Amino acid sequence: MNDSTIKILKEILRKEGLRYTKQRQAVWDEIQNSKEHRDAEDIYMSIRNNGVNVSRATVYRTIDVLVKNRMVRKMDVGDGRNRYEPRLDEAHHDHMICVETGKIIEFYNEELEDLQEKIAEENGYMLVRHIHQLFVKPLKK
Amino acid sequence: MNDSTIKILKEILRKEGLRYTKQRQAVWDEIQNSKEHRDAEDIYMSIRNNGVNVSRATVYRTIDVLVKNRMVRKMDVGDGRNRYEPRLDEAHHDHMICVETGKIIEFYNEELEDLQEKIAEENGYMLVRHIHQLFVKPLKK
DNA sequence: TATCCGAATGAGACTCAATCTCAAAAAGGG
DNA sequence: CCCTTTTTGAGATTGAGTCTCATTCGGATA
Repeated sequence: MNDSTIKILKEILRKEGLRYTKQRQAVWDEIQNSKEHRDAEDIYMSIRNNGVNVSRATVYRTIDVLVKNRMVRKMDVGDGRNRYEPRLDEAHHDHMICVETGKIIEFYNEELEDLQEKIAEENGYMLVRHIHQLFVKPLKK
Repeated sequence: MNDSTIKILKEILRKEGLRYTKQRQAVWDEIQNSKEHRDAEDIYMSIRNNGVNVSRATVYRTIDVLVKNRMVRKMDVGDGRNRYEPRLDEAHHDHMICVETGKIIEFYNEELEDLQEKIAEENGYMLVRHIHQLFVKPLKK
């Protein structure tokens, strides 16, 4: 869709020794064009509805490449289906999930980030990545 | 196994309107007697190896009751199999998972706990529970 | 402690996200 | 355009977890 992100995708595929295909482009476009937290089936169906022929296998395979190269974030919301969101140029954030409405709210807190690194170091480790989800419900007024 | 935990289990079953059975006792014993983070298949096999006849369905059903009543904690380590650990008398803690060895280290940090509640509140929510896992690797010496 | 009825169990069928298979199609360097 | 290698896709497979339902069992009652 957007020239600069096409270049980024091609660059990553080249780095990985993979070929540039319309299916891979379509998967990246689909994830990149919606800022939502979508599951694989949803991404798969949208691509097909846009007239691009693709299989579930290819969607999953491509997502793996994108996740590995930090273009997409994979998140486990605990219902058995992983969700994906684009992370291009995006600052890191964690998620808050409302147990009543299912709404996903993004948040970022510097203090929290620092604290996690500190905790890992205190235990003799280096932080690689983290999963942090807050399950919440609306405050009663 | 241990008289006081048998009483606790009976109490919970009564509260839930459920009957006390040797299978339910066996599942609770199995989880409670090992402080490790085990998956359902592992728990199921151990019970059978101890000579108690039980089905997978019963193991899963019983774990659900125990989780609901906070006797067991269910944790998603991201590999598709949930892990379970006893939480009797135990203070809350989170987990650090070494990406090189797979080792699971427990940690607890008061500041972190407070911060999470604060973040939820700032967004108009109340914290119900959270998932927090740090994926780490050993610090180079 | 024998009876009885609703709850619990177990074997295996089923679900569903995700992965695998492999023949056919496409990429892309020469 | 050719040729080799990679990629794709349709459908089969996997595997954790759930569901079904006939049979068994718990436990309240008398």
